[in-house]
Amino acid sequence: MNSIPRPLPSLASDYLTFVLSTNNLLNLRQLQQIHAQLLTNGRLSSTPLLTTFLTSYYRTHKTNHYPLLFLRNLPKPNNPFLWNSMVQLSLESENWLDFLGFYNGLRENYLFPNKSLVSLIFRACSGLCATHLGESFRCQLLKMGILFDVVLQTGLVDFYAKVGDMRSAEKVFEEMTGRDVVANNVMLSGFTKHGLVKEARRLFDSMQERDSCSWNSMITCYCKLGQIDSARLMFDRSPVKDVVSWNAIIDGYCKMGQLMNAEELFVRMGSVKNSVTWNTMIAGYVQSREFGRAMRAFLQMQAENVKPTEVTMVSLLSACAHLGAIDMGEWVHAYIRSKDFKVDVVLGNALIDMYCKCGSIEAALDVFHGLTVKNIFCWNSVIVGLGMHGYGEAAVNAFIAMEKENLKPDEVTFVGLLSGCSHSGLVSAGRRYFSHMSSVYGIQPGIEHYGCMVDLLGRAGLLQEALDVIKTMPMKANSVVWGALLRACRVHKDTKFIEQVTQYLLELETNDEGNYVVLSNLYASLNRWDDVNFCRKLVTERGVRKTPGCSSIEVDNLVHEFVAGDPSRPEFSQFDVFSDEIQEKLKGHGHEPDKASFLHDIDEVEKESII
DNA sequence: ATAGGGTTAG
Repeated sequence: MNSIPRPLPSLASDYLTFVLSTNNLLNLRQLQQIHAQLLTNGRLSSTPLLTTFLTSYYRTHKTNHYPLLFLRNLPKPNNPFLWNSMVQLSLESENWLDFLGFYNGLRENYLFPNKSLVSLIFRACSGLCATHLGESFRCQLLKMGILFDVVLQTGLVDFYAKVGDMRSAEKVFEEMTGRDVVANNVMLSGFTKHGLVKEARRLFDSMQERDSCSWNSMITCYCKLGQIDSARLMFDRSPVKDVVSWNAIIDGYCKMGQLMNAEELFVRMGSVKNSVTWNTMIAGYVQSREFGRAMRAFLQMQAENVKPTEVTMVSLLSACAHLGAIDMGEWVHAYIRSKDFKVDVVLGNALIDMYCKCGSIEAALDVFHGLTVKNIFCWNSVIVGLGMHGYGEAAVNAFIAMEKENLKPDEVTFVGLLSGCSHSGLVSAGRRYFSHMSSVYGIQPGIEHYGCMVDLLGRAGLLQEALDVIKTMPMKANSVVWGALLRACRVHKDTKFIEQVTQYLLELETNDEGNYVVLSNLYASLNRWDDVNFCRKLVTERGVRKTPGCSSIEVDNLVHEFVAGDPSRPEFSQFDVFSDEIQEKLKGHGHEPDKASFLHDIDEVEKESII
C-alpha cells in the first residue's frame, strides 16, 4: 500500500474504515491523502470517522504533531468531542506533553473539557506533581462555571495530596458535602502516602462504610512505617481481603526482610496469586540478596503460567547486576526484546545499571542512547558507570550533556561525578564541581561527597588536604571516609596519619572489617608487629568477623562462587594454573604485587602467589 | 481509590 488510489466518494467510508482497521503503520503521505479525502468530502467528515482516524494515528505513531495539525486545520467551529477524545487518549497513554498540546488546542477553540475528562486531568496533574498546572486548571474551571461536585472535589483532594499540600487537601475534604467511600479512600490514601498514620487511623475509624481499598490503605500505611505487626492485625481483621491485601502484606514482610513470613503467606494464597504477587516475592528475594531464589521463583512463575512483566525484568536485572552475571543479563535483555516489553525509564535504567556493573560500559551506553525518554536515574547510572570504568572525562562530559537537556543534577549525580574524577585523577575538576555543588546547584554536600573528596585528594597524594577535609567537614567521619584515607596512606607509603586513624578505630566502635585489615597490613609493612598484634586483638575483642574473600564467575548461565582458601572445588588446581598465567601477564605489564603489606608470617614465594 | 520495579563515596 504505497499509494492510496483515490476512491469513489461512495466507497470512501468503507475504504477508510478498511485502511484504518488493517492496523498498519500509515506513513505521512498516506495520512495526508486520507486527510485530503476527509476534507474534500464534507459528508465523510463525520465526527466518529475523524475520531477513528485520529485515534488510530495517535496509537500507532505516538506523536501529537500530525493530529494537532489536522485538528487545527479543520473548519470551525470544531466538535468538542474530537478534542476531548484526543485529550483523553493522550492522558491514558500518560504522554503528558502530548496532553498539554491537545489541551491547549482545545482551549484555543474556546471549548470545554467534558466532565469525566476533568477528573482525568486532575489525576494527570497529580501524576506530574504539576502544582501550578493543577492550580491554574482549577481557576479555569471556576471561570468556566463548571460545578464542583463530589467527583471533582475528590479529584482535587487527590491532586493536593499528591503534590504534598495536605492542608489544602484536608480543607477541600472538610468542605465536601456528601462524602462517599471513594472520597474517604482518596483522603485516606493521601494520609497513607505521607505516612500520617494517626490521621489515617482517625478517618478510617470514623468511616461508616469500608471497602477493600480502605482496609488495604491501612495495611500499606502500617507497612510503610515499618509497623508490620499492626499491618498484619489489619490484614487479619479485614473482612474483604482481595489480592491487593495479600500483596500488600507480603510486600510488607519482604521490606522488613522477613522472608519466612512472606513465603508462608505466599504459599497460603494458593491460586489467588497474580503477577504482582510473584513480582513482589521476586523483588523481596533480590532485596534480601537471595538471587538464586529470585531466579527460581521466576522459573516457577513461568511454570505456573503467570505472565512475567516489565517489573519482573527489573528485579531480575538487578539480581544480574549484583552477581555480575553478564550472560544472564544478556539473556534477560533478549527476553525483553522477544516479548516486546516496553523499555521505559525504569527498565532502561535497570539495563544500563546491569551492563555497567557487569563490565560492559559499551552495551550500557547503547541502551542509554536508545532510550527515547531519559530521566535523572538514567543519567546518574551512566555517569556513575563511566566513572567506575575509569572514564572520568566521559563522565564529566555526560554531566555537561545532562545539563544541556535541562535536567537538574541531584546528590547522586555528584557522587558519580566526584568518584569519576577521583578514579581518573581529575583533581581540579573534582574540586571545582565539589564547590559548585552548593554555590551553583544549591545541594549541600553529604558525607558521601566529603568521602569522594577525601578519596580524590588521597589518591592524588594530597594526604594532608584529605585529612583537613575530614577535620573540617560538618559531620563525623565514618568508616568509609577513614578507609579512603587509610588506603591512600598505604598506596603512597605515607604513615604520617596512621596514629590518628588508629585513634579513630579505637574511638568509633566500627565493625568494618576492611579497615582493620588495611591498618594491620600497613603496620606489617612497617615491621611494627606489636601494632599488628594489637589490631588483631582489637578485631577479636570487638567480635568483628572477617568475611572470607569471595568472587564469582558465570559459565553457561550458572554462577559459580569461590571462597578464598577453599580448595574443595574439583576445578581448584586448574584455577591455580590459570591464576599463575594471569600473574605472569600482569608482571609483563609492569605490575608488582604489594608484598610488603601482606601476611608477614608466610614465605616470600607463597606470598607472591597468594597476592 | 488499594499491590510490585531503577541510580549513591573506600
